Amino acid sequence: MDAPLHEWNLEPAEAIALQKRLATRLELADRIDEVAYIAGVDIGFEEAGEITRAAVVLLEWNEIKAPTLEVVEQVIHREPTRMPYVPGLLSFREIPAALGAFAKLSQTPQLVMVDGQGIAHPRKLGVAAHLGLWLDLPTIGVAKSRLYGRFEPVGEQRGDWSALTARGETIGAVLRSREKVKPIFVSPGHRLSLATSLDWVTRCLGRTKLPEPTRLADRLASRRDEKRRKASVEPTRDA
DNA sequence: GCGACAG
DNA sequence: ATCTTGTCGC
Repeated sequence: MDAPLHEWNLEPAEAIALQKRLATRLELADRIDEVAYIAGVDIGFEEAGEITRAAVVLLEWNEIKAPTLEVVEQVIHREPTRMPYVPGLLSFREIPAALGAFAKLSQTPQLVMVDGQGIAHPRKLGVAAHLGLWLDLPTIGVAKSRLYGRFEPVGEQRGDWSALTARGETIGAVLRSREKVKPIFVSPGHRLSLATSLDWVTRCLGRTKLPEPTRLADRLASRRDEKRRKASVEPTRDA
């Protein structure tokens, strides 16, 4: 599951060339198995950015008796940070750690939701698309802000969305996942169409802005989570 | 040449 | 992303 170093420690120009090559291998038509497990992935940083912390949350999908999502596994993987953040090259900074976390998972999900862009990227290879190719699994990019593409204002109702376009084609959707809250950016990563991607994100939506897989992974990857779990076991003076 | 710019 | 407390609003 480990990736050869030469695949990640690249100079910007080389990374860009690789992205263009990999993008041609993306599948944007649905090729997905029956979904039993959905994974959420996100990356956080510790020690002033010296350590990269990848988090993966595995949820069980239940179509029957009211769509339910239950957390069945959570894994965290830490390793030294290898690249700085460069807009457009995010995957080279985050994927190595994400793969380390996936290696610790005891079950393989049929669908993966990633915090970041899918094909809504200058070279169609956002972190979700890149990870999808590496895992050979269907992936969806769920970003909190825009990286690439143009769009018209989104409706105010939950579920409303507008196309994210670039170079004359639709590369994603700006979705109002919750009323009165800034919309999220959904784009296919690998092995999925935009329609199916939107479908799954919508189905995984709770009462919050982010879909459950990404929301939980986001929480687990953040340092806020340390304080969170610590507070639950630390003695409280008013207890 | 001047901005924009996931996390 | 991360540094950080209280606070305004549904």
